[in-house]
Parts: sequence; C-alpha cells; structure tokens
Amino acid sequence: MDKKVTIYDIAAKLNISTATVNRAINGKPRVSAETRRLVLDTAREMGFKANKAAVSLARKTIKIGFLMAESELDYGHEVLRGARYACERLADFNVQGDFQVVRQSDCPQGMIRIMQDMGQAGYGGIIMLPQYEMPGCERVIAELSQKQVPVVTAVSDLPHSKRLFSVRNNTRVSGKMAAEFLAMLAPGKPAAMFTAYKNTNSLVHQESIDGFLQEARLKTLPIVDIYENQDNPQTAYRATEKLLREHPDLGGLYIGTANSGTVCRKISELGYGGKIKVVASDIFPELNEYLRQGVIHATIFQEPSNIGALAFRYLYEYLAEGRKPESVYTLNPQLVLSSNLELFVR
Amino acid sequence: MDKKVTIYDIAAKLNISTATVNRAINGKPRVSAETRRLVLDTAREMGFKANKAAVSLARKTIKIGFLMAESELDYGHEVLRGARYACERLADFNVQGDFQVVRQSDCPQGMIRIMQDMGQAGYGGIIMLPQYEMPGCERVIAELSQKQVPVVTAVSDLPHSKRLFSVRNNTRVSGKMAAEFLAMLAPGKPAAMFTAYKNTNSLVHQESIDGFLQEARLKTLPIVDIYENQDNPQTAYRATEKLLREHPDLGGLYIGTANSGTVCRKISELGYGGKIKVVASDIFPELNEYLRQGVIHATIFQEPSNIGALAFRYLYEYLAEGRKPESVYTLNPQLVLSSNLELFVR
DNA sequence: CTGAAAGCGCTTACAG
DNA sequence: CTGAAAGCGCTTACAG
Repeated sequence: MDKKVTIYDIAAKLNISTATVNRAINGKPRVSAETRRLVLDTAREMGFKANKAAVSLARKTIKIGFLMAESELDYGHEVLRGARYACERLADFNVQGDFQVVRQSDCPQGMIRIMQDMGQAGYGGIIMLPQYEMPGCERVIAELSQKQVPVVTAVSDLPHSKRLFSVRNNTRVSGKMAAEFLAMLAPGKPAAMFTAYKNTNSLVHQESIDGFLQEARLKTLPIVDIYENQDNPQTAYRATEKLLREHPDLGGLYIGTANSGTVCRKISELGYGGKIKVVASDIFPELNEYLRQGVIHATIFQEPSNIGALAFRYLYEYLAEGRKPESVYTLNPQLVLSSNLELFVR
Repeated sequence: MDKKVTIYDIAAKLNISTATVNRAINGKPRVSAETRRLVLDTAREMGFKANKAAVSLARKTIKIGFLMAESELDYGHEVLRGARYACERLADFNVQGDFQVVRQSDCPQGMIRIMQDMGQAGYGGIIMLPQYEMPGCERVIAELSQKQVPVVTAVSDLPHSKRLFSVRNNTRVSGKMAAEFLAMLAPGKPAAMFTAYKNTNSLVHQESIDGFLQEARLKTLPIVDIYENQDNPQTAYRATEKLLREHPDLGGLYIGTANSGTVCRKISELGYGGKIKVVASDIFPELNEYLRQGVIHATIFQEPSNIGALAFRYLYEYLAEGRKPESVYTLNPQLVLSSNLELFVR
C-alpha cells in the first residue's frame, strides 16, 4: 500500500512552501511559470491526488443556486426534492444550496434577474429548469459562464446556450421501449401515442416521439397517430375520446406524458379497458389499480428526484473537484410491471 | 441559514474541553456519566452533527476486508470490482480495503483463517461472499462480532449467523416479473423455469422460484416444471433438451440462472427459437443477437458490481458514521428489452 | 475523569 | 512571485 502523497511531500522535495505548491496545482495566479511546471511535473511523478476531505474543510463554502418556475405538476417539486437531498448529503463538504421557486408570472424575467444576482453574489454555479420559452435566457447564461459561474440545465435543456451540462431523462429510449413492448403484446395491430407537445422545440418530447416511431418501424408496428395533450388533464380526456372514436380497432397506446391517469380513466369509461394494450408513464396513485385490472400493462418510470440530485452532485463535483462533466447526462427509464411496482413506491 | 455547530461551541458553552466533548459524544470510556449526559443533551439542543470530512481526516484509517472464493463465473469478480470501486471512491475518507480471493480448495478453512487474522489485525469490518456450504463460518462470525468486528454477507446470505447485514439481489421480484411477463406474452400456455439449484438452503435461488410460482398462480400461468442446471453449462444444455422433449407445447421459459446463453443456443438448435417466449437473466455477449432474433424476449438484470459497491459503502457508513444498517439490502432487478439494452452494456 | 496540544491535509489572507 | 502561519472541525496520545 503506497503511502498517500501530500502537498507537504511535494513542497519538501522541491524545497518550497506548501502555499506555492497549492497555487501551482490549483492553477491560481501568483506563481512563476517555471515553478508551476516543476510542481505539476513532480506532483504527477509522485502520484499526488488532493485529499477531498481536507480540501472541503479548508476552502470557503461553495454556493449553488437552484431555480425553477412554480408549477402545478408534482414533477418539478420532485426534482427540487432530489436537489435538496443531494445538498444535504454534501453539507459536510462545505456546500450551500439556495433553492428558489419563481412564480410563473415572473418568468422568465424574474428568474433571469435572480440568476444575475447570484452571479454577483459569488455563487459557484447555478442549476435551472428551463421553460419552453425563455427569451433572454441564453444571453444571461453566456454572461455568467464568462464570469466563471457555470449554469446547468435540468429536466429540459437549452442545447444552444453556453450551459455547462444538462441532466434529463432518456426519453428516446422510453419511446423505444414503449413501441417494442406494444409490438410484443399486440403485434401488427395499430398503435398510437400521447405526447405533451408535438412540433415544439422541446427536445425531450420530440425525442420520445422519435424513439417511439423509430422502434415501431423496426418492429413493423403501424402507428396511426400521435396525439397532443399539452400536459393538461382536460385536453387529455378529450383527446382520448377522439382517439378511440377515430380508431376503434386500436391495439396499443403509449401515454408518454404526465396524464396517464386521466387517459386510463377515459379508456375504462368507454369500455376499452384490457382491449387495448397500454404503456403509461410515471408512477401515480391509481396506477396499481389499473395494472391489476389490466387497463395498463406497464409503465415507464424514471425517478424525477434523481435529475435534481444528479444535477446538484455533478455541479458540485465540477466546482469542488474540477471533474470534467459530460455535455448531457441522461437517466435510464425503467419498465415497471405490476410485479415490481412495489419497488418504486415508498 | 443557521451556522453549523461544532464541538468547540459545545465545549465553550459547558466550559469543558473539546476532548471531553468528543469522548462523550462518541461513547468513549473515561467520561463521568454526569458529564456525558450533559454533553449529549446540549449537543442535541444545539443541533450538533459531527462534520464527516473533519472526522475522517482526524481519525485513524479504517480497514475493511473483502473475502470471496475463486470462481470460474464472472459474477463474483464483478462483485469484487464493485467493492474495489467503492473503496477507491472512499479513499479520501481514510478507508483501506483488503481484497482477498481464496482458492476453492482452501474453502471454507482458508477463508475462516483469514477472517480470524483480520479480526486480530485490527480490521474494522469484513465483507464475505458465503458459499453454499460453509461449516464453521457461523461460529467465526459470532466470535468476530463479539470483538466488535462486524461481518457482512454479500450475494448470498447466512441469515442465521450474527452477520451485521446482507446485500443481495431481490430474486423474488425477478421471479415475479418473469412470470408476469410470460403471462402477458403467452397467456395460459404452459411455462417452465430453470434454476441453479432446487431444494437447497440457498435463499436467493429459493426466493426466485417462490416468486415465479406465486406470480404464475396469480396470473393463472400453468407451470409444468422447474429444472435444475447447477450453474453448469453442460447440465444446462442437457436440461434444455430434456425440457423440450418432455414439453413440446411449451409456451414460456424463465431462465433464472447464469446459463442463459447455453440454454438459448440449444433452443435455437432445436428450432424452437421464437416459438417459445423466453425471459433470460443477466447480460452476456450473445444476448443482443438473441434479442434481435426473438429467441429471447427480455432479460432480467441487476448490476452485480452494485452488490459489492453497496456492501462496502454501507459497511463503511456503519463503521465511520455509526449509521444503523438494515438487516438486508436488496437490489432491484430491471427488465431489459432489446430497445434499452444499450443502456446496460458499456 | 479531564485538558492542553499536536496533528490530519489542505486553503487563505497577510506580509514580504 | 513566495513563504510563515493560522485555520477548517475533528481525534488522539500524553500528562495530570
């Protein structure tokens, strides 16, 4: 077991102070280029790795901001909860989270202002959940990243901005799984999909549609239509009615939105329960009952709190440990049947 | 944001030294009962929580032993890899892992001796992968836990021993998922299962059988037989032949063992590929091909390296932070189709 | 039973 | 550009 190398060892070997070693290693100013090279080289030679516990103890607190718009959906709050949880777990490592839920009516201006303030106030980095329309956001992100205050997007993404990285669901794979599953249960029968928004710039929705269609083609599953329900129960309800009226011979349905419950209720009411194979999304109160009755055959789930937790944790690791991030982190969807549902409900 | 409370704050308030506060809080000897109560009470009042970074920096190294028998299966080595990985991630927190792979011929005596040595040598705790037959093991575990050297079981369990906790797969749910999936794909048709060992005291195997049968009953899936293949490709090969000979009308098969590849090969050879719905286990090289061809319809997977990683991490948290462990930690199985396989192969 | 002090491995003003 | 020293929040011999 090779004893761990400390900055003291490097300092001693080079006959310089630990302060200089520290500056050199962490890319801080006030070191001659020559000394820096020397330190860096011997550090590598000796296999030096800074001790994280010591670092976090000695440095000043890292502040991380978290910003989301208020929403009636549970989803965002789950993400927030995950971020808070990650923050608590890191509390002993000198990080502080500042979690802000901005009123819808204040978006995007209010959110942008808070981001700017955080940039002034010495925050280490910022996590934000972008909305569909966020004019002006790209610019603030660029300004902040110029100032070395990285911004991270979660849930949705602003791929053309200067955000450091994004954490979101792998909705493409969700779509593919849904199509493959329906092709197994109702091979060759016409199938349809519900999505929140068609033809928008919303990456995650577009990707789930793409994945669904792609896999359907591969499995020769005929897709009759893709319906939009705008994340709105009312619309979902009516869209379901329309779907079943237009396609009474429907074999499979993928509900790729937050409104699985509403859609299933309508399916049941119209007497289609069990006749159509249904893949839902997320986990919601009535799910167990629908699975038991055979109205739903599977649901595709990803823990939203993980998005928040990972965004927080990865940003921390970038800030505190200089970990080079991926551009996009995607979370894996899981196929949940009635027999493993118990593993996902607390 | 309430400032964090340190032992220094407690010491100052009570006009005693931090050394005494430390002893009181960590249940160390040499403190009067009275002082201890006082310290404990004010610590609670003030909301004191020891800073983990500082603790790990100051205390002496915790040594954790890891013991497994050599095996030709990849499985154990994946578990080992996971434990090593967890150890590396904790390296900055003053933990040291000692990973030992014992020759089969030396089991269980050799393993027991090493455990005893570790107990003498001041190890903080030990992780072991029990074999089916481990006479004498229970006794050593009892001795060690008496000496405050907790032993943890992974993969398999010794539920009647004094092990601190166990980390293993949730094979009951795996069995249930397999049955439910087969009931969906081939409703009412006769189904069978392969297991490694029937009628042994091996908990994980028995639980997967129980889960499979239980769910099959629920979904009225007729189970014609359960075949044993002893984790041996030869046996698996012959058992497959026997199965198909005895039940040419078979609708579904759950391969709940490490030999999915062998079984599928035989199924293909005998021309049953695609005619029987198959749920396999684990992820192995030919899997993708079998999924594509429709020989396998799904596989049930759990990252074996997670078992090692979690065993290490939870034991560390018990040792370093006094975290009270559960008795059993089970890992969730995932249903993998061809469309999400890419997420599981590196 | 209790305390003073050194030490864990870093970072950070401060002084030069 | 460089260094001496204090400090982060604990633990641990050592002395009393």
